[in-house]
Amino acid sequence: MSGSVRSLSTTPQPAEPVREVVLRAAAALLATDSGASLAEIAAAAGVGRTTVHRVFPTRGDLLTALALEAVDRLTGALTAARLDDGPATEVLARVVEEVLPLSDELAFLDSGPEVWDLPQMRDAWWSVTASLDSLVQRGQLEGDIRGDIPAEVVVEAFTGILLGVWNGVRDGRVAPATATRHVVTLTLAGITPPTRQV
Amino acid sequence: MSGSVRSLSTTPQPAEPVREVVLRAAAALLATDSGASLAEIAAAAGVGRTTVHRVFPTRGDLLTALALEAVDRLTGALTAARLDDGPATEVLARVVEEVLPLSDELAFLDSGPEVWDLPQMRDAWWSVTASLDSLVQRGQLEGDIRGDIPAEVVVEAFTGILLGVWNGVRDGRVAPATATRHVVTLTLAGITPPTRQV
DNA sequence: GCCTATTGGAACACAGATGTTCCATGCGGG
DNA sequence: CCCGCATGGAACATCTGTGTTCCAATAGGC
Repeated sequence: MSGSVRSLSTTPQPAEPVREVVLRAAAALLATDSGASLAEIAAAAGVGRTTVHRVFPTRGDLLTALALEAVDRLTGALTAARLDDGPATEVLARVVEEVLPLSDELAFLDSGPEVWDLPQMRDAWWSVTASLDSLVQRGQLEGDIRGDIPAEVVVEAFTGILLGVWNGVRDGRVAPATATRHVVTLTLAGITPPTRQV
Repeated sequence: MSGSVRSLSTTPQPAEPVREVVLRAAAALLATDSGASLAEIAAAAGVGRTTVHRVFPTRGDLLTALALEAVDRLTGALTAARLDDGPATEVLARVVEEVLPLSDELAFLDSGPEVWDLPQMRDAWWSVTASLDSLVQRGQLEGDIRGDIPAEVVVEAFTGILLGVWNGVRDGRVAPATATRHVVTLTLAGITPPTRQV
């Protein structure tokens, strides 16, 4: 499928289709089975195993690309949620809306241990965590979030609810349509200062 | 190390030490790397790979034993929490206290996909989920737990908080001593009916 | 002190996944 | 219509993990 404009176009390339197809298939498969073989991934992507090797020479290359993409989307979601814009509780609600749709990619992050050997991954993840931490801390200073629980704990609980409810969606125990609303409700109810409870 | 009393004792055996050592090492290793090899597990357990094969003929046998043990402990924890005894919110607090110490085993359950092929595992896990579901439902009927969120969602959020905070403990971001209290606080605050908030 | 049995190590066959090379095919543009 | 090129399949070497067998060492019971 095409590929001859390359020499004429100086743009960063309109994204090669094959690469994307493989990445999507790999994300879906690895989310449920972190040990999926390249043959399975290739089959799921509808391409030959040889082609996969052409795009990603080694398995590690694919995993790296996938991990970086996942972290990149996550970072993008946080940016889209405008962390510094408005009360922290409202921001958290936006974060849920932005992050929940990414759950396929994030599930992969959870299942792959070798991925975290990359220094860039450690850094990127630390950055994400730090962003959320300081968001919560801001909320605590401004009185929107209860201050009697460490910000890190609040963040962990928040992400835990996110992952937990998404698990429920995936297993069919939770309706997808209402997932976002419930996560927001439960989170906000849990972290609102006791004196402020409605 | 010993093993000759067998013919004299008719008791179900005082637990063979080797089996336990291997199980513990496997649980610890597989919790962080679900693809750990038998050689690594044997080394971590301080025994030879041959010995591991003597106790668990195949890798699957080890995984099965580990999974069944994990589910068994989990079931035991729920029993110890006395699900039918007292208000649902108080029960949930007890559940946290009983379950949090088991996190090493539960983490393994999360990381191994092949484990869930066993019908006994599906059944056991369904039983656990159902127990928690009906506990929450009881709490909703009795007015201790908000009824505007499906019980399954509440359960998922609850387990999510549990796993999330435990992740924080494992990574050193959360102090172990306070983890239980924070999980209980956050959970209860999140699920208390809005009209009843203190 | 001897005997027994359990252990750990070495060596082996086997299976599956990975990475590589080569070639036929088919689709595109010129 | 022909050419170029990306693709997919086949075949191959290799590596790692698994499961098995055999044997030497050793610790415990008698």
